[in-house]
Amino acid sequence: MVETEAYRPEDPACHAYKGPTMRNRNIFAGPGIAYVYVSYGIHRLLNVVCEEEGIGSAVLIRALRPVEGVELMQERRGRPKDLCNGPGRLTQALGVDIAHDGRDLTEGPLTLVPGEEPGEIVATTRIGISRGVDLPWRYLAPGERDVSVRPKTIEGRGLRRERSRA
DNA sequence: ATGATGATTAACT
DNA sequence: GTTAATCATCATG
Repeated sequence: MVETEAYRPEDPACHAYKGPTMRNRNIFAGPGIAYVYVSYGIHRLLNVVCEEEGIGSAVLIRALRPVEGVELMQERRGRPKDLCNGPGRLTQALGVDIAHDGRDLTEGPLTLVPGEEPGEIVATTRIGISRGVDLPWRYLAPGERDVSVRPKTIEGRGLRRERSRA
């Protein structure tokens, strides 16, 4: 997992901000539960609920580094690259859809497990929202290739650009 | 490389 | 009727 965003109850960009509705009910469902919703009519976005039941707060999974099952991801995505570098892309690659909304992510076919020890993590403002724009609640691993949108500059050093072609 | 455009669902006003 | 936690595609420099 190389990029996430946090959404908190008092945060105007959070779907839970105005209280529970039919669409967002599972963001209140308690820690470890998935909140999945349709964005722009096309994409499904996967969140992990973090606070206790009744509190609407979650982490949006924005990008992953594919480790296993790359062939299947390519098949689902219909292209060889850009498999998990974006919140809509990764759900397509993983086969996540609305049926996963409200599911328990601590067990079953879609389970969160500990991965590598995290390296450097950088916080920036969040992407694609119109409110709560200044909150620095997007977290990414700046060295990772599979991040969706790379910040122009990184704290303390200039942009380090990786060569893409041979 | 960057910028514009439109797709398409569901919930909300 | 409007909006939306996005992305693929097409245009242009």
